[in-house]
Amino acid sequence: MQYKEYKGLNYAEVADEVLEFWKENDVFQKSIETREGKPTFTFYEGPPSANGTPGIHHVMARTVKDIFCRYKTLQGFQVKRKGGWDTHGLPVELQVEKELGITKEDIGKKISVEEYNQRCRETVMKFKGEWDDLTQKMGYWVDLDDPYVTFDRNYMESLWYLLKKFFDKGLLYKGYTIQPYSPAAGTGLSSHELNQPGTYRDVKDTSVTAQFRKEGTENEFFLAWTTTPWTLAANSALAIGEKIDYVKVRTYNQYTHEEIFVVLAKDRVSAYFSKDAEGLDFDGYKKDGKKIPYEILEEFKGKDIVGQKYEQLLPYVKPDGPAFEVIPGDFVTTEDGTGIVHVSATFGADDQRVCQQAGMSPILVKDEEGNDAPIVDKQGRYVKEITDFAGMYVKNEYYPDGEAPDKSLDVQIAIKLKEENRAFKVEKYEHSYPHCWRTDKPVLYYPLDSWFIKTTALKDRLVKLNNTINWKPKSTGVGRFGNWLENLVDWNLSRSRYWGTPLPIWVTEDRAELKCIGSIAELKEEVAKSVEAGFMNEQIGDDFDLHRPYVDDVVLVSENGKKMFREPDLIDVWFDSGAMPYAQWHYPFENKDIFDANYPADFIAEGVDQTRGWFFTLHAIAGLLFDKVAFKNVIANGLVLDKNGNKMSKRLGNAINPFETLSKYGPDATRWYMIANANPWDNLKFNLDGVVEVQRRFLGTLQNTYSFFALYANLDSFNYKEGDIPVENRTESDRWILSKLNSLIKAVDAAYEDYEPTKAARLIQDFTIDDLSNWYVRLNRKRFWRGEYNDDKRAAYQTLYKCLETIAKLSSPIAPFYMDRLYQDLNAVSGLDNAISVHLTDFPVADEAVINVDLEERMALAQTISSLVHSLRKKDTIKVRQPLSKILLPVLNDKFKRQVQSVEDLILSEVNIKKIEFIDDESGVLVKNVKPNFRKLGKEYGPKMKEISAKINQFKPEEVAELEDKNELTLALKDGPITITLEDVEITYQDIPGWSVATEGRVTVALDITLTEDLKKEGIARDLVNRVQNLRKDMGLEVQDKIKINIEKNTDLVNAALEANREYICQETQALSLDISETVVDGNLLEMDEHRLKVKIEA
RNA sequence: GGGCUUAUAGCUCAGCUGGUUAGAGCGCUACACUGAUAAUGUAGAGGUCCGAGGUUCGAGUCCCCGUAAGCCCA
Repeated sequence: MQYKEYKGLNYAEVADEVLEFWKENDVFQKSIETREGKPTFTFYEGPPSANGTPGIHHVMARTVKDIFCRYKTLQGFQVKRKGGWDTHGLPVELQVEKELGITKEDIGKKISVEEYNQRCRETVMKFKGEWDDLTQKMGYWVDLDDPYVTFDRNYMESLWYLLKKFFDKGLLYKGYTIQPYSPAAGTGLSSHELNQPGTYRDVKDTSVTAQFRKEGTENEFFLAWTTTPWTLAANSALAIGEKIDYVKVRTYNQYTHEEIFVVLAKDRVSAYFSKDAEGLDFDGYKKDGKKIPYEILEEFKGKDIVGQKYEQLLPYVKPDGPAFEVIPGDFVTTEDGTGIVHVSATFGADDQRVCQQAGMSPILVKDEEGNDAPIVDKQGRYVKEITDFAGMYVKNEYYPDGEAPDKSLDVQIAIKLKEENRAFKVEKYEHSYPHCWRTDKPVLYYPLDSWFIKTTALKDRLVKLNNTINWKPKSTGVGRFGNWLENLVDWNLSRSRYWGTPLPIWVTEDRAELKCIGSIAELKEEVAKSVEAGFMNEQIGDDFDLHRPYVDDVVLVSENGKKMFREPDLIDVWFDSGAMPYAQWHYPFENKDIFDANYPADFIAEGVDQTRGWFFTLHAIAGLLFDKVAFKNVIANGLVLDKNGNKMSKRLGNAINPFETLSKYGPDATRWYMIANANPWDNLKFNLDGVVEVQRRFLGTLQNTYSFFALYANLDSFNYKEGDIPVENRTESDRWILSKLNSLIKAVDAAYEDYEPTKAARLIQDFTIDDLSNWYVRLNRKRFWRGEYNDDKRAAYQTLYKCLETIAKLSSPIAPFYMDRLYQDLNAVSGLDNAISVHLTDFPVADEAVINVDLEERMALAQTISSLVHSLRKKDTIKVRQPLSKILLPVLNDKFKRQVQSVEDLILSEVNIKKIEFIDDESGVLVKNVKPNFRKLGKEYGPKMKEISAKINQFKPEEVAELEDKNELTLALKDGPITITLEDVEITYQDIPGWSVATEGRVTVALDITLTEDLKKEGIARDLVNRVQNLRKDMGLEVQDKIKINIEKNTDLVNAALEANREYICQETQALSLDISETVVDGNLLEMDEHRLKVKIEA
């Protein structure tokens, strides 16, 4: 049997063929089945949404996922990968609305909820085919036959189970969140609606800079500015920026002319006070509001005043808890206002958040049902508790036509504050403000009911659990995610939509009784009771759909016999995906054993944009309900940008089509490029040139090396059936490359283990290109094609085979198709492994006994020395084919000499030199260079380094000699003498006078360029061999074909050269004879430097 | 506005705990090699290590403040 030989390999075709092979032989399934009973490695697939087409960034994300699943499989773990689809949510709804040409308004009117949801169900899998296609073509192994689907009834039942668990733990509650709200339309607005063009308009509002009196002072105030004075009655706190500088200013109120002390940001002083008035005589102030004197008394940071208390500005409604403190707010700026922000927990989203974090209470009243309510009702009017202004609309626009008062509420409040010495400044202010697209009237930020998961209750636990997760990169875990947890707010689950998982909570009309349903069985039980109570006509069916509108029709009966209706909300789709560890197995209703064995995940990977999405919801549900992490290792990968670093977008036309890329360059080069080029967590500037380079440089070199191996191994029928030649019996270079190979195995294994795929890929390609191809193969070429099939040849084949096979195995997680082909091509002949695919083998284990650091060191020396000689030859323009007699090598120490000697032959043949002459001190010709060892001396002498370094650099040869002799030398420094030893300096040989030398690091080489007659002759012989080889090739001869050479008589030198090297020439060119004739007819004229030879070759 | 990331040769990236000539590949230029040959080798040119401060005997590396780009959040 022969190794397969290729003429030009098309990597994309290889991938297609290998894919076919995988399918025919169920390789993926086998990779899981053959690990039955082995320890499991659990991977969770973050579900993509199939209502859009996949992009090149999905290839990136999925390559990362695939690599570690394959790697762990090779390591012997059983790695199940259940695929999944994210199917609910707004994007699906919007797409359907676009297709149907309707808006949310039309649902329930032009189209029933039932029909609408049916359309969503159909649309959501629209591009499933393309996704499946991509999955296969890129070689992403994931179980597509039995994926989890978030709209599936079983999946949703598990969600209900989890929600009920939250409910039972008291972690699911109804609260409010601040959302854009249109009182005129009586409805909340989505951010989508707010982003409509024309929504934001410039309006002039009455703005007030109010004075909040510091507790315990007579006339010291915090200044805070607002464009919505009506919210001042709901003030809960004042927010400052902790890093912002603030000042305390003495001045007068411009309306009451009373002396006051005010606090505001330093940067805002100039906006409130005119520079001319600074330092004016206070006593001379005329109380006319003009030229009000002021002086800055104190300056401090925002964080210094956090926690200070002040008096309520408009004390109509008392808070039910702590309030009226200075708190930190991350949104505070000094762009406008005073740098102190009035915060109302009921009328601002930021406000609510910082109040919650700082424990400040909202200003609330009780509505008719006794529930908490804000001080503005749903129509936009002040409630009766605001006695002075009860019933007034907070915006004049809300009044019916012609009924609006002259003085708006904002103005009236401003007047009141002025009178009470609480207004520092009142003015009209023009700014951009959102308006309702339906009513054209201003939007309010208003608290609306929502259901929450009380994530804050277990914040500390979530933080602790997070610290046990291995994040790649670490900064995303401690920074982006860690900070997010530190500033956690409760998770708002409510969505007012149609296509999603309904909240399984039923409530009586007086809201006195609540029921949370945790399973379909439970729902049936409750429905049975309801049927009995006469609220429902019949039991729900066995195939009851948990979606709207069906669940909305279910009316339950409370303990007290009252009707219960479902809360109309759907839950956040992020809950869907965060619940996948449980719901994908329909836990706890089925598959408890599978769930237990696969929880938590060992590994997940997704884009860094999922940090607060999927990563968080997984973590929150696991932490809150199960007190566990949901995943132990996580890679948060970056974005895929275009080659200029811009975001890819279909609109700009710079998006890369993944299918085109895969079919043109093949998945292996694409995947390898993505992984090798940048760490997954850095953004990738995707450049197709880079893919081409990978193809050529890495895959090409590897394939070349294989072809080289296959060519000769086939000629010698090498099939690795003869048993390994012991490593110690192999040549120095064999043992070297094997040592490197085993070091590589260790390093690559460690890189994968540490979730560093980029490191692994770079290690492999460096080894392949530099060590294996450019050094080992190049130096050992002749061993493969010259002479008979003996032990030395066999050793060479075995060595190269092992290298290729190991590269295939190590690389297979990253480049699964090509590496499988390479592996199969090798293994098909040798049968060393009992496996049909590389993905069914075991990950290589390094043989420590073969790793030889000293050997690796000395080969590095050989490479350095060869490189130096090459550069010298180049300098003197002496080509490598011309042999030279010797090089001189100054000996640094015994170890150096020993190491060079053991690789002497390699160097000599590589650079075509006859011998190496070692020279040492004794010769007296060497010029030494002394350099201080900064690292060592610096640790000891620190500040004296400059002086020491100067002294050492000025050493005379006698001083160096003394140091080398006695191993110590005293330096006289300003502060007294110090003693240094040989270890404190680095001595190198810099020059050999009279020779052409080259130096790299500590190695110096001199080249003897004298050409003797014998050397010249040998050079001619080598040139001839070279030309003859070319002729052979031109004639189309095979490597093993024999020839006869006939050369026309030439100059004495050439003739002598041929005679002297006859044997060598014949051996190299596979010539049976070499004749020198008086004349040669039909010969080729060969030009070799100044020589011209007429040569005829016959097969 | 906040958090996080990135910034080193024309391009893509290395540069470990600070140690004195800042590296590699691609590209470019020149030369060499020629039974791996649509390969390969050697050399050269090419760097205010984003900017400004600071710590230190010594900073690409540590600290602070900025700038630019990206992401998430507001």
